[in-house]
Amino acid sequence: MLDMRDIRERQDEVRENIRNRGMEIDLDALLAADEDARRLRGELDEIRRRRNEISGSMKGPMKPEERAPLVEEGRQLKEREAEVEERYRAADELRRSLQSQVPNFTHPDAPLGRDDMENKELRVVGEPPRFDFKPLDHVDLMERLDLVDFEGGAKVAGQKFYYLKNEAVLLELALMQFASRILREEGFTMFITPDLARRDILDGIGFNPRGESTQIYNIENSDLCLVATAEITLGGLLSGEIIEEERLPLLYGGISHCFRTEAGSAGRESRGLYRVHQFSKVEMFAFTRPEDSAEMHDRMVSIEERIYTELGIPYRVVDICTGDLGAPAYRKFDLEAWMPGRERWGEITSTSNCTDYQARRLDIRYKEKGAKGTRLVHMLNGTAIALSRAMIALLENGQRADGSISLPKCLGLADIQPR
RNA sequence: GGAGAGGUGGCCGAGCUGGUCGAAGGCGCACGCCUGGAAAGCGUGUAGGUGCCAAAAGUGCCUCGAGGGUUCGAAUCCCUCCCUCUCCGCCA
Repeated sequence: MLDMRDIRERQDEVRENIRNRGMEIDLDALLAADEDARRLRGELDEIRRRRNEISGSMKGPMKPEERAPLVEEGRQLKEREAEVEERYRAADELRRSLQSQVPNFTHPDAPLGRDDMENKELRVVGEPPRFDFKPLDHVDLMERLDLVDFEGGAKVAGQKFYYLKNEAVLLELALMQFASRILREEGFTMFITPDLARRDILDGIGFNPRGESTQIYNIENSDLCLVATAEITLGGLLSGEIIEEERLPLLYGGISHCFRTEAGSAGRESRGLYRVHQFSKVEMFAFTRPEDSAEMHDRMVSIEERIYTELGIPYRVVDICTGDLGAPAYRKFDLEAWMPGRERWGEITSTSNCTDYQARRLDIRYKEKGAKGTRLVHMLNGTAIALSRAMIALLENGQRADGSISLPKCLGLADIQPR
């Protein structure tokens, strides 16, 4: 969420930003609600001030005839307060719901564009392999090698669920282990996080747990949701806290399952593991001082590049354009791996600098040594490894004519042999 | 799941027979004195949010887990919920 004062004072900028992101938000309604809320808040404060004044003046013993009118006035004020407060709350709630729709500001260097077609390729690393045979896609590979059971997944849990089998299980575990080891080397504190989280944490991170286009599974009869990423549980971990400046930056790595309803994306990229309802992921998260977040963002990209370089997967780095940025992201870089089965690049990581957008709602601040007050931290998240997508890239790039699949040495696994 | 105890400022911890409490004391932190320098010691200061004000000063409002209630007045009394701890039960 943006600061309401910024929205008021940088209106033109906010409007332009909303336009650049291809969003439609009724900013005038927000500003009107803000006016109302502020005016009513002033009234409310004045009523309360008088109430406090009255009760303060009645602390000592008093003659009954002096006391009675004060008690009476206090009583009346209480009623007026309740009435004004109700109106204030309504205005405040409206303001808040509109305010939370306003996207973060955007980094000036982020490319202008409507959708993912206009993302900007920054560099390509590694070479897509040349096969002297027709490469298979991961679905054919995995079924041939008995590494996956999509039909079983569909029977038990529905479309877009799957069972990993045999070497794929070891591969998933090895990849998690590998990514975790690298994150430890890079100074991250590692977590295996809850796979569920409270709705208000999801809200704070910027996920919309409700509504028709939600990506989020809700748990009935509770205020819990299945997490869509450990970004939610890692970012939420420090909600409401004030951090000592010298502890920053805080680097957290988290392993979780990720659950996504994928509402509205039926049919698109639907084959195999590319878009599924559940997958495992190792996630990076950072809390930094505002002046350090840009550098941290670059560092997180470089960690991702290290991971995919060591895995020997050809990839490119993409600078996400304004229209393709999520609302909380100030800037976002994706890594896209070469996927021979699709004969194109496919997103395998995504790392966002969300500046103070999430911190404001989650109320995560830090205290500067010797300075008065607190400041909001900057929060960044990035994929270390999303297991389903990484598996696609590994299997498709590693396939050989004899039907075997070569795996990178760093995983410590034997190549997968044909049945 | 059952019984009990508890959730207070950056941290620890008093207050909880309603008003003098945004809150003792300590730690930490900042500044100063002391010192050749440091430690110790001494002194002073130190919660957050938000509004008014150009800003500072000042001042209003809110916040003692969350929400509601009683009252002129609630950290303190009542109710609901959440969380933590101890014991018991159950279980991997």
